[in-house]
Amino acid sequence: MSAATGTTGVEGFGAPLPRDFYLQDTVAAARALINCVLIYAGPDGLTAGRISETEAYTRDDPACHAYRRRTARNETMFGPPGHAYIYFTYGMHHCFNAVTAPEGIAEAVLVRAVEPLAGLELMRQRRGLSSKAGMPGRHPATETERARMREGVALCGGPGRLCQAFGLSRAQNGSDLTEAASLWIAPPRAAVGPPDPEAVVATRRIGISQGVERPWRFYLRNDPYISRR
DNA sequence: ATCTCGATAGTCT
DNA sequence: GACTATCGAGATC
Repeated sequence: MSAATGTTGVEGFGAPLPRDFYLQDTVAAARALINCVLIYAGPDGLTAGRISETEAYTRDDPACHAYRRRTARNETMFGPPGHAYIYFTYGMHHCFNAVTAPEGIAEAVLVRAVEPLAGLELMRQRRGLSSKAGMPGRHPATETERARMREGVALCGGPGRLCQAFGLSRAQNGSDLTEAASLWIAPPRAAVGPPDPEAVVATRRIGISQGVERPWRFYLRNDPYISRR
């Protein structure tokens, strides 16, 4: 067991979701990934977070990178399901996706935000944010909790932010998410459970100019850990 | 709270 | 040459 080292193994976050999870309908997968846990045990430490915001991209969707044709950039979307599609955009940001649909069919779920669960100090370093050491218990519990939420959003509230906080880049593009080797997605923790379908909000996707009418962005009502209201 | 804009480089027309 | 599944800063209300 290497639980104490924090570099390998399941670490109490659960075994990876099976390959079949990624073979369900991509829009359904985007909903089902809410509350699941993203874990990356990288060379300099482990970070983990509860997936709080997702978007679906399908083959017949003009906003999908693979809508036009297969290229070097979108190649992993055409590969087997359950792998990471990580791309570089805007000259400075990375975005993390989970590939869905059978091999040859290019669909994926973009993870837009997570609630930080582990490795927060590492996330602060990578994001260039200070830890604000002090913060004595003088504040009301509600105020402390609000500060925790604000920091969580600053660390991982947005696709570019979460990739920076987790240390993800094109180096991890194509990683198999169904192996607990280093980058994987586990089911929701027992104390949290899968998302209540009634509580899942569906809105327009962010930052696209085509296919804007498809309500394929998902998050939980009242969840503070999202990229935008 | 909401807006506008600049940074910065890979990808595609 | 244009566009981009973004972010952060600064202006403005």
